[in-house]
Amino acid sequence: MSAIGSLERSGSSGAVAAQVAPKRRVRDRIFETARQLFYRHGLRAVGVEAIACEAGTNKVSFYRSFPSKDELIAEYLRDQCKVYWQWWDGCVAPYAGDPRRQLEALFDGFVSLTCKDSSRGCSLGNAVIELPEGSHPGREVIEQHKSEMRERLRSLARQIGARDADELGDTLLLLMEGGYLTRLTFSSDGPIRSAAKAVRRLIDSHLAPEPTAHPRKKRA
Amino acid sequence: MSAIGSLERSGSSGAVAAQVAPKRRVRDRIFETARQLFYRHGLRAVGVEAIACEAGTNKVSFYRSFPSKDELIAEYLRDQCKVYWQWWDGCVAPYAGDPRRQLEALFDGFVSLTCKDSSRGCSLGNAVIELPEGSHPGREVIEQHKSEMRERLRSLARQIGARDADELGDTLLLLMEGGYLTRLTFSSDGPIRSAAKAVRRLIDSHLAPEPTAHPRKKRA
DNA sequence: GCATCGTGTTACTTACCGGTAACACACATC
DNA sequence: GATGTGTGTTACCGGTAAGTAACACGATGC
Repeated sequence: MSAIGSLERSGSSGAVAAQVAPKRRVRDRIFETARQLFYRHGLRAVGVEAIACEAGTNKVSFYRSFPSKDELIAEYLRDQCKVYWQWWDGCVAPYAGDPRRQLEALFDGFVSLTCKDSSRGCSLGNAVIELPEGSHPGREVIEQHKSEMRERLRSLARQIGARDADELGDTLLLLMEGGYLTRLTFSSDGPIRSAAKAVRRLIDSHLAPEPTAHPRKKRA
Repeated sequence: MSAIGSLERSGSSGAVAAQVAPKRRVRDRIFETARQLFYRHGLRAVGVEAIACEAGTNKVSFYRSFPSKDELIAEYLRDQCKVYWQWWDGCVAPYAGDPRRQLEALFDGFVSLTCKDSSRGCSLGNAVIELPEGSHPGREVIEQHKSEMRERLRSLARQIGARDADELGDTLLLLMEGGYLTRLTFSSDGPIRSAAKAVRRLIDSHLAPEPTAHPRKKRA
């Protein structure tokens, strides 16, 4: 591994990015490169030398910008959170006041985003598998993020007036996480395609008049 | 799956396992140790030296039993499949002929197993995140396994008489994978607790007389 | 008695990894 | 022109990884 698709890749010396914008700093190039490589190949599979090299610089400059690889990872994860909530808010904003539409829009967006060829699931979710149990500075970022996802989904379920809002919210979280994970195994025609319909079913079920009562139709 | 809860664990040197059975071979000890370490810490985080040492032997004996670490990983994954289907069949067997009860039992078993302290989710699902894209011999094991999970769930959904069996099966797969993945972030009171109820809801929804029609109750 | 098999031991190679030291150079600003 | 800042370069450290060579030893079986 670490072959790595080579993005623009310059020869060796810097003096490449100067084109138009205010001369992208090394730090920014490194971070941007790290984001791509981490997402595509995983945290442990990508070394700092590979990142620096791919960013058109070297390891020394890397360590002038970041105290350690672990800290870069933590910062990467924090950045991913930010991006994630921007996406979330963008899905939800057009339907303010209609939590059901918000949930549906969220999952529609989720499906179409996660089915894209470039998707490799959820960076935060993937990271938790690669990070050693306790210590790593990235762990708490992940845990905090997933807790917030859970809380937001539960909150939307509450706003909808679901009979058991926490259960509905948690079920939706399961659906979402399952979608992310299966994206790595199945190609774009994976089970995630069913997520959008499932959400609607689940909401209906939680809104229906009686509590999932007797329609137990004993299979013919 | 794979109990993993640290079995006997000996001091350091071999000469331990001889107790009663026909003198457990080095290969078996290595494999057993690898199973535990891989599951607990991940594939990349565990080196062959660590495995050999923990098994009370050394790297040389390791390479006399296994051609390479990658091959060991592939074999580990194959073994995990076997264990998994044994567990699955054990859940389902008591309710032969009643696919709905089978699905419910499966998910009840899934929840209680995955909530155990020793659980670190699905070894196959975790592995897919750690394995480089194409080449690794373990990849096809994982893909084949996940495809079979999907197929079995769809089949059960079909037997139930679900209106859209493929959709139901896929949704259940999402739920399951989501449960495995969230297990790594949340402790035992995570969203997976909702999986058992969600299954029943989804089945009801797929069995209900009309297609999720009008009960659209616009949140009062 | 001899060969083979399974295993242990020590030592090694090659490669990579995260991280650092020391030095050089170009440019921008005062 | 001096100074400082940002950057590149070369070389290195200590650690660990996967994988191998050569040798030793005890048990088993012919």
